[in-house]
Amino acid sequence: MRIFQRSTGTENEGQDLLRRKGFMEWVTIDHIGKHLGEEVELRGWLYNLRSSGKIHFLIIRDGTGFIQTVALKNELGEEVFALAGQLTQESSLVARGTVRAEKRAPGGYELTLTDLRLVSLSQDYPITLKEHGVDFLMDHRHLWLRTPRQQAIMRIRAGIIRAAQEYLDGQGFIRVDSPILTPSAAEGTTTLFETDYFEEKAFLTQSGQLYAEATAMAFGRVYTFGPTFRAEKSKTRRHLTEFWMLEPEAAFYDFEDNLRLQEELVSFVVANILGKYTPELAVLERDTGPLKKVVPPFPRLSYDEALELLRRQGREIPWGEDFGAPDETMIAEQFDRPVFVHRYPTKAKAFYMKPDPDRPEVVLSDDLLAPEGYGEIIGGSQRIDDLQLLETRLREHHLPEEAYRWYLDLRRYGSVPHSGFGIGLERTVAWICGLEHVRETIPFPRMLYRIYP
RNA sequence: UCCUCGAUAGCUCAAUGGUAGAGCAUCCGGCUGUUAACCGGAGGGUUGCAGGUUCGAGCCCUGCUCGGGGAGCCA
Repeated sequence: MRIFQRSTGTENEGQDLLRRKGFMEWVTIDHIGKHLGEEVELRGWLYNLRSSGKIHFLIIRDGTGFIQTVALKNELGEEVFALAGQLTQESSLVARGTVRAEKRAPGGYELTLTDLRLVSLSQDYPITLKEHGVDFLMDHRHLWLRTPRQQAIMRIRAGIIRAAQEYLDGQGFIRVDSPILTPSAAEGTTTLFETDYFEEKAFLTQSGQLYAEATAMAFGRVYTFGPTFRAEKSKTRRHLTEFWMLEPEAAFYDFEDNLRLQEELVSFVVANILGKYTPELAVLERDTGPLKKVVPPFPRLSYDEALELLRRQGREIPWGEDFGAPDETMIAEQFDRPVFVHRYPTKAKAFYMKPDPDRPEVVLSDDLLAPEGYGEIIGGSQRIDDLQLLETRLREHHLPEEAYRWYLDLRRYGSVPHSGFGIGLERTVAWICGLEHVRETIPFPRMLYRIYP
């Protein structure tokens, strides 16, 4: 039998080649500190211009940061100095200048301009430095992304994705993605976006989980990461119709293993962001105090205990009913870190969740509720590994067995106990960044009645 | 789908049922250390749409359209 063997390649060969050939001869603002006293070239856009007549201050951004530059007539000459004074917001430009440390400049560094070239003049840029309303900003999302606040959020979003993958990869997980076009509903409960697939019906996935279960049986520990779609008419600060979900799935992980993986993943990500994104968190004016408390173990509350907690707060919920958003907020408020609510009533949950062997009326499921009112960021469970029980559940949920034939195969050919969960990226970003609304956590949000730009 | 709030200049907002204004942006002028710079001047309006009440409607009433955030559902 032949099995494959991995070999390690050389890193960054391509990048070194590019540098040797003389590419990247300009400098990016994030590395400006390495060039103190040198004359460098920047390529970017004008963020703002302030002038006192004989001296102009040009704030330039290049995507990696913002820096103040100074235009003086005796350095630039009459013509270029005049050009500097006529630049408009978001005009693209190439600037040369000498890097100085400067306490009076935002950012600590400043460039004394020695040359300036206009690439393209921007006219009547709509987003000013003053306040704007939500509707206006959403209609100009393609430009809104240029502002410091949105850049901070997108950087942290990228950091969260990277940290999460770094953690999972370190635990022996491999990214194996699930399809986005699917033939049937994963859970058959929520509304799906329907599309025409060569005269057949197809749906945009609402979860990659079922496929992740298949790949977990192939690779052991996997995660799928991609967009998911819900055609729900939800209009709240926590909902998007298109959002990204990271879904780890692991063979031989039981319920306890699953909870541990969740709290360690979340803690790793938060610590990573706190360590690497201090400037971005500062731009967002995020109070990092609550984030510093996010370390394992997270408090765990059974559904029954949560029900009792709510009852003491004056909320009477009959056993078997799921919690609403205000209930979750009430529960999360009692703790200073994310809290697990586990073992929900079987009837309220998805068909594939494994019943607790000691109490079949509840399933081995969990929700992770983020603190500070951010609500549910994770839903997970141990999955049913018994073929007969899974078949029964499909029937109880009126799901077509034919569509799930491949899924049942996973229990037919070497079934093992396995668990997994889905973590909603945008809600996680909103929580870590301390945002009011998930619409700012994704470059181009898709929401109820909003698909432009 | 339901509940609730809103729509006035390019933007953010004012305007007791009685001549629609301000700040920013734009254009012109001034200023060598500005920090959403500042100072002076100019242009800029079918008050979301349709009807109604009234001597008179941005304002009151009805319907519609669009949007905000909340419920349900979920990450």
